[in-house]
Amino acid sequence: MRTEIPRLRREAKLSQEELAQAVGVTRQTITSIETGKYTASLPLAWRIARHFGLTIEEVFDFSDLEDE
Amino acid sequence: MRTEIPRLRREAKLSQEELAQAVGVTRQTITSIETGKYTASLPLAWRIARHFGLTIEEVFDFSDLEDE
DNA sequence: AGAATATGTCAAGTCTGCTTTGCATAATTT
DNA sequence: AAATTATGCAAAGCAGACTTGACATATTCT
Repeated sequence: MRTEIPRLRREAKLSQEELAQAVGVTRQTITSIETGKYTASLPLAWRIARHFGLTIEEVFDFSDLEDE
Repeated sequence: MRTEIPRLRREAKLSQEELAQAVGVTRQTITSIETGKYTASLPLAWRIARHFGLTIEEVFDFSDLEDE
């Protein structure tokens, strides 16, 4: 799933490590989410969005689920 | 995690079975989420919110994650 | 009351989110 | 150029999301 996390991190000048600590996960978890290896859980998605002062929908791209 | 799903379902006169089919999971999954047995995944949370025309934040209650 | 529909629950299994450790390469700093 | 910091990737393991199947009780319909 595509996300705005890399852009938001760059704009805030945060490393993966710093964001990871801020939201309570490991750096590898952030890497995996950014590279699309897997999708964040709901609580983690919320913590990340909140860390940037945004809603989940503003950070994560759900367009690949649009139909079905 | 608390959710507005039971209320939304009642207002829309939908059974757990009907909502489950609409969002592509089993009835037990809806039951488990409503009774707090576990938390929905991010994609499922989005499909449920979308089914009611709402945002994820309007359907799921994140107040138990407020700090940390 | 009896039948049908709706909800809760339990067990076992699969799959995915996340961790830990560790290594390789890229980018930045000194 | 050398050292430090940042990112990507891989394997093994644990926990949680979700499935299937089956049963029990509750609620609604006739």
